[in-house]
Amino acid sequence: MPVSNESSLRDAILGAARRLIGREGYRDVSMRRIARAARCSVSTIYLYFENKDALIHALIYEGFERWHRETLAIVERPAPPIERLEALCRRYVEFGLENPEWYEVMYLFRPERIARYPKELYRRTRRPMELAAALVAESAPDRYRNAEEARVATHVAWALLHGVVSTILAQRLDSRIPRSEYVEAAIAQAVRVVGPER
Amino acid sequence: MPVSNESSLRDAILGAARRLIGREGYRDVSMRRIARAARCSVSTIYLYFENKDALIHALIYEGFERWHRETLAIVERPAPPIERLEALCRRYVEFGLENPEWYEVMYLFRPERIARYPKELYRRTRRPMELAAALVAESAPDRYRNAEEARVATHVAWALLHGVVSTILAQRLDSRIPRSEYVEAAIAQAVRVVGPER
Amino acid sequence: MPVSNESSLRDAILGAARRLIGREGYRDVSMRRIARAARCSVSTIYLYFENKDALIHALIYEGFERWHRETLAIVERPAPPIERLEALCRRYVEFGLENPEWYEVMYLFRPERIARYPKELYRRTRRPMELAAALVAESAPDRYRNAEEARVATHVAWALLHGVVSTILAQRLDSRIPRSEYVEAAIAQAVRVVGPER
Amino acid sequence: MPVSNESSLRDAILGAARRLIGREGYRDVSMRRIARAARCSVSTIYLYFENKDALIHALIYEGFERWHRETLAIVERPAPPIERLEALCRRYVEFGLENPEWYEVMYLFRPERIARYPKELYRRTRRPMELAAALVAESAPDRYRNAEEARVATHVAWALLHGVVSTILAQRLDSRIPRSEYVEAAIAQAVRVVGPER
DNA sequence: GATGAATGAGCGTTCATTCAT
DNA sequence: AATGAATGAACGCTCATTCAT
Repeated sequence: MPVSNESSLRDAILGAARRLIGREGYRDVSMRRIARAARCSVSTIYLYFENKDALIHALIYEGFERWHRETLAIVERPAPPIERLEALCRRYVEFGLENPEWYEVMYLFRPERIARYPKELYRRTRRPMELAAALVAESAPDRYRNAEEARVATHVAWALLHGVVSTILAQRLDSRIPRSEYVEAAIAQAVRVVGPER
Repeated sequence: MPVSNESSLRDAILGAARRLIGREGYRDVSMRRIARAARCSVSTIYLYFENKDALIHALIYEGFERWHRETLAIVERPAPPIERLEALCRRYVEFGLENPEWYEVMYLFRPERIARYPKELYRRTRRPMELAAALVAESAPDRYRNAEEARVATHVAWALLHGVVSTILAQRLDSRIPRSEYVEAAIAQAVRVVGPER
Repeated sequence: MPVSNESSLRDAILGAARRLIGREGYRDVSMRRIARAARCSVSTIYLYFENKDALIHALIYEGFERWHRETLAIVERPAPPIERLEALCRRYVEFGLENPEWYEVMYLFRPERIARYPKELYRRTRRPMELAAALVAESAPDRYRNAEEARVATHVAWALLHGVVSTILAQRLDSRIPRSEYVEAAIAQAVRVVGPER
Repeated sequence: MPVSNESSLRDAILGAARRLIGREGYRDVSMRRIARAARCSVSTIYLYFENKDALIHALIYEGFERWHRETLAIVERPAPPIERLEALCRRYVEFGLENPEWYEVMYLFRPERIARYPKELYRRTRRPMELAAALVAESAPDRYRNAEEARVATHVAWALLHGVVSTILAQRLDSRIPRSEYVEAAIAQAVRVVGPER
């Protein structure tokens, strides 16, 4: 038996859940529909996940693992901080637009409406932002007196990018605005928000 | 029967629905619970609204009417454009944080997931943004060569404010960041995004 | 509309539940089967009973109401206590054998295995025994020094009759023993257990 | 592999099943839980028992074997019949109260509700009662003209003891009655029911 | 001898909606 | 204008059982 297939069904379930939930949201996707999409029976899902909450927790976990790796790859690049900053912003938007399903489970649905996050998972969701804040502090050493200030600025810039991604994903962007123009303008502004004083 | 009461029940239903849905989301609120909160029977709701979708459409409609009126009041103030711009940004965040229920139905839940927006409703949701874009164009006449450019900038600034409001409402703001500091920084940056070049 | 039909569906549900549960036990009877037997939909049952537990509580309540009335009728007869005592014993066995479904829900299934009895219901289940104990005390005034002694004797006699009824209902009576002979012997002994010293 | 271990797993399963079923009833105990308690996999149970019914049949079989041995030990004691009679009654109640799990599967749950008893099993369940009836006949030779009469009396006495044990196990004994007083009174009466005329 | 993976059937319950009154 | 009664469909979840290994 090939090693790569050892948990293929688990992966199929996760994939089906991610696609469906990403497309239609947590509450509108039932275990039955996930099972149908994953081509297994409902009860089989329960072999791999304790319940529906555990399934979505696994999805969130996976999503943040992925984004964490991408963040790390950019932050550790041998390049000037300001360049890495812009690359991170651009990659964030790309990541969201390329993986709407991940983005949905990671950032768009309301965590307090399903069972409380396990603590460890909660910690994981914070890591990419910590990396970003550190990069911000590094890229504009004269601007921030301490970590707190850099953190606030980072979160404001993130709000901008998050607003952009969620607007596009929700198909709420004014149809007269070219998406790429919108995105590029947003990235430029995000960098300006956190970058060194001009 | 007094005229003033003619649609009181309709209003009670709308109010109950807004409060419940704003608090717990569309799918977690049942017609039963809305009826109980509005102190009427479930079937009575169907006298006023064709179905659950029509009910939420009415809520969205109302929300945008309200926000449109607020926008208008600020835009038409006798004050320098740049001041009105900042006031509008600040009011937007306030509106969202003070009326999480409206904000939820207006901007946070995914319209494509319930029955298609009626066209007329769709138009209404666009009006406040048009007013804002006009104000932006007015406040920085040298910066934008045409309406399109102003519109893009306006939408980027709006993305920032929307990102801030939705992050706070979803209780995702890093607990180490003081909310007011975050909000003020965001407003300042939003103004910077659209305002005249410094 | 006839008054007698006002809650006909509720009665049909109770009847179906009693018949099925009496025959097959609480856990083996599902809401679906009750609905099918009552010729209504599953959700209709929930219009009349909050949940499955509430349904069985209603059954138990009804059963004890019935038996209470029968007990009262015998206890209040104008006849010597000893005669009423024997009549009560005989009627108890008859009641159990004629109404196996009532008997099952009243005495045979394990209350601690479903949701806790409501207090008021619990009280009701005790009333017939109290009447019996009073009759015992009256029928053998010389034998019992106080209510406690009469109560113990009453419960022992009741254990005998209950053992007889439950043995027959469970179809565990040795097939070589004629049922009537067994029942009559049991009644005679039950009276002896509580009656005046011979 | 050591002989003594050959069926240790089978025994572990039986033991787990007895404990769980005795405590919570047949329908509330799943194969999963039995397997977990027996520290084996669910499918392993099916190596030793054809299905859940066969498992409970084995339990019943074991229970009656045990009780049969206890009965035999008392019946064969070198003592006057009347003493052995009382000892048997007392031991019956003790056995039930000390082994509620055995008692549950042996006498309290309804055999007709699961697959039909295998004939051989059915025969086994009758043996202890035959021994008791013989002892009754021996202890009161003047009272019974034939085996039939002794059998009826024995069954009536057994009904009393069974009523007592099942009442206590079902936690239905009136809380104002001291258990030991109740039990002793019941034993005395049971002996009186079958014993020699005084 | 022992198990992990898988499943169809069924559970108690809630839902949005309809309709006669 | 308002409602109570009713329902089919779906929900998340557990069950006893099978089977390839």
